[in-house]
Amino acid sequence: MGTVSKALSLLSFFAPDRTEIGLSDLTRLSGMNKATVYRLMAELQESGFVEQGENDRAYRLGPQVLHLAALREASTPILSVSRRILRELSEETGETTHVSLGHDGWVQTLSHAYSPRHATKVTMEDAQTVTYHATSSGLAILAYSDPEFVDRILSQPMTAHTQLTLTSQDEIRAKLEEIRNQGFSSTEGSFELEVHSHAVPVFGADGNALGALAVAAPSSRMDAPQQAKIREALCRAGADLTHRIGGRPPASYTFYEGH
Amino acid sequence: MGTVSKALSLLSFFAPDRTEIGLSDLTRLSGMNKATVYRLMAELQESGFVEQGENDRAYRLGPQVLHLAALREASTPILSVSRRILRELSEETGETTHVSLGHDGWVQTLSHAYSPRHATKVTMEDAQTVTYHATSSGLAILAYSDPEFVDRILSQPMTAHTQLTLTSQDEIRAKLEEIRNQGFSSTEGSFELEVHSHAVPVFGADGNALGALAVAAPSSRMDAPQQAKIREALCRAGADLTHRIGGRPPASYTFYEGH
DNA sequence: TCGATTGGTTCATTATTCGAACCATTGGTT
DNA sequence: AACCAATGGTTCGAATAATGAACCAATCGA
Repeated sequence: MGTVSKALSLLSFFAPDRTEIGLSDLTRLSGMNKATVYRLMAELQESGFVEQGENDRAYRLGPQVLHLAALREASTPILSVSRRILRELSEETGETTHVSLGHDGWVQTLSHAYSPRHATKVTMEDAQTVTYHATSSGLAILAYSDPEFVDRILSQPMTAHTQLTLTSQDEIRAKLEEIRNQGFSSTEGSFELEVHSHAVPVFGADGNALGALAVAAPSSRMDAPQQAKIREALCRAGADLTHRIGGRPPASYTFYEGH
Repeated sequence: MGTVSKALSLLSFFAPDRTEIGLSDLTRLSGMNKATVYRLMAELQESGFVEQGENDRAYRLGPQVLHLAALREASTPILSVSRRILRELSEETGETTHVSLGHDGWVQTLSHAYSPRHATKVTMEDAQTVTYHATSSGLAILAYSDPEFVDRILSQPMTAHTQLTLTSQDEIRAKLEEIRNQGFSSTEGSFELEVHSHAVPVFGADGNALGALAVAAPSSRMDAPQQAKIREALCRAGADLTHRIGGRPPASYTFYEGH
């Protein structure tokens, strides 16, 4: 494994519930020698990717990650554009809405909005990482990704989050075909029991899905009229989001409305 | 120079007006051998920091930078918290407001808000990089930073952006002392002629300034009552922002109001 | 058709990284 | 107060990874 990859892999140990990590903890988590970890972190620190407190010498993510994120937003402003779209979609449907980003091997919840309409709602946190196969968003992304990428994702072991999670390749591929036919994904109890989610892909400039826009609700509220409403609202919002971040759907995707 | 630092330095060539860079351009910009650039970018790509289009093989920043930024926000939510504070401060003062982040060697405009009150306004873009010595925000950060950090910043060559830019160490150190005495910085025409800016530091958990909150306006509108209003509003907003991102000012900083 | 430029590749040589062993400090326990 | 475990940090001979000159195929403009 290259030196750069080793260094960057150290950054992947940071998590929403682990925003500070000491040298010895990183050594344990990574399995690398402590001197190696120290040197790699020193270079990351010099480059602004991590920083240390003065007294508490634990490592934290540094300002450079915000700078690069802002630069990424300059070209694909998914974070800033999705904020309002999530809020409006949440108000319109009365449910939790969120935008996810596809990574190599996992899906990231990027941003979300809650509706105050119901006290019971699906909650989530940004920067959370979830699997492709078990989530509505992940499946929506896969359905409109490169076949090689899909192969790579589906060749990894697929864990069952609930007893309703699809884990066999055949089942998942059939599900992807269903999504391609109807333009959105719908899962119930796949990632979490009693939660019904719908998602549509969000496309980049190259016509591949780079993320997904989703509505998640307790299954008990999801009657047929409400589902139809969510699907229609999602297709409109997905078109809007893709369009405004400078993306465009592939010719085969004809489900967006209003664009 | 370590291999990790070399790889990460390639990322610093991305800019708001250069969100895509080809292999040969990166080779020219960096001065490294093309094979080296290729391999380093391949590792950055494997780690999700950059990606390439399918047809257009130019490199762009990848999804991992958004993920890390979201993780950084989990511990120091300066981006999300500042959004509303910027908007309210902008409405209250009628001028452009912005939050900046201090990096090693430069200052980044992180987020901004415009007021619709006047047609003539100071404009800016996120992810823009500016200097410490020539900006109100930069000077506000320096005034509340480690002496060693200040020494390092002031030992670099200091360019004059306008004929009003302070460039001598003595002048700048005197300015920093003035800021420490009054709790905010005020510059006129230093970075751009006809622009008057005020800024207060934003502190991290360790009592050092990690950023600044600023109001920028055309000098022609800055009469004494308006300046007093801006200063008072900035101190209040700066206290609010520092407090809500989990920071705390050093004992010597007594200018925040409301906290 | 040709030349310039692009993105990408190879392998002998060179430079960097590695990690076992070590150190100083800190904090908890007895 | 003494001891031990754990922390962050350091060293240098050995091992490994990175380097870059030279090359290739494709593309595009003249």
